[in-house]
Amino acid sequence: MGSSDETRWLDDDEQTAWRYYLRASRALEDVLDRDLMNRGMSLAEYEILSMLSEADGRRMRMSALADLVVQSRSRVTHTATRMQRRGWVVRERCTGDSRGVELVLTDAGVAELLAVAPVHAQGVRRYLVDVMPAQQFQVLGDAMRRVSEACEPELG
Amino acid sequence: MGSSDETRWLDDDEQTAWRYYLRASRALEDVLDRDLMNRGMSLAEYEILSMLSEADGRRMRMSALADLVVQSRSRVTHTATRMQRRGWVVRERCTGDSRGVELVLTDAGVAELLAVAPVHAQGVRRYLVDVMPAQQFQVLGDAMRRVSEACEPELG
DNA sequence: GGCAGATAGTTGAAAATTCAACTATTATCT
DNA sequence: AGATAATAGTTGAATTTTCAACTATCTGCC
Repeated sequence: MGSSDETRWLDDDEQTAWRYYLRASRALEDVLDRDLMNRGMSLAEYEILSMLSEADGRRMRMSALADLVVQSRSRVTHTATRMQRRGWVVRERCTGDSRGVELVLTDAGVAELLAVAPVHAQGVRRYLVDVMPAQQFQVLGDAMRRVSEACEPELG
Repeated sequence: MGSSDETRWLDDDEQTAWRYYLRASRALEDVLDRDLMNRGMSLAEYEILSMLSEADGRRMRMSALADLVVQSRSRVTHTATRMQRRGWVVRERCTGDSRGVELVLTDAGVAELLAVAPVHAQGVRRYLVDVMPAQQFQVLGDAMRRVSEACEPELG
């Protein structure tokens, strides 16, 4: 029987694919962030505003938001404070659970989001979607769904 | 002719896949980093040590290293300083080009890398490689190669 | 040779992120 | 009801990352 501390290493093909993944994911985040930063918004901020804009009443609880964008509570708190200073969001105490806080997207926040959205969409196309056949991108999406599901239990 | 400022938005399938990608890439980095952090090393540090360990003479120029791991020069400088304090690497002036600095992996650095490598390999398997059919992972690798190539020119 | 511009890397301050400790509120259990 | 534990969010300090400015060396050109 195999010893329990035996490590299953990656074979050459796997290693190559993994290296490409690591390199590309870093590079992609870099360029998307850079493009947004040129317009005065970070990718992390964009994601938060984007989620808020699609939520009911343009509002979401801090913790739900944190889970959705896979950021720590603390990080969302700090980022929200910065965005609030810029007038993109406001905080409101939750009705019903007064421990909670809802982050609400303001009209100014919507305007800001709309202003930078085309830049972002173009970047996602240019560096990701359009560099491969549509069908391959769907496979990638499916693969990443599996990954996020595998990671999920570890994050709670 | 179409107006030049017309944005090509993502369709629903593309949007879904993109959201999965974003979510999974964040989650994956989080769990891999967390697993390594439990052993006293960050993922960024691991990558640098790992690249050094495969390089000729276990040494590499700062800038080559920065390009390889897709991190800013400044970031690599700071990280290298921290790792040097821990005795994992040392700096040596380049022979031939005395502007340059080579980062050299020490024996202690190798030992540290070997100590955490199994944890890392297992994580990569558990959260990425083994959650999908081998063939799908190869497609993902190929897709990411395209992405990194698309981003490359933007990074220089 | 010597000057202009590019390249390599560092530095320290500013900004962002993490971490542990903290307050406040709600849920659970008896 | 009252005690205890769990959840939500914030806070400020420590750590990490970014950013702009800086030194030093090399390259190309006259």
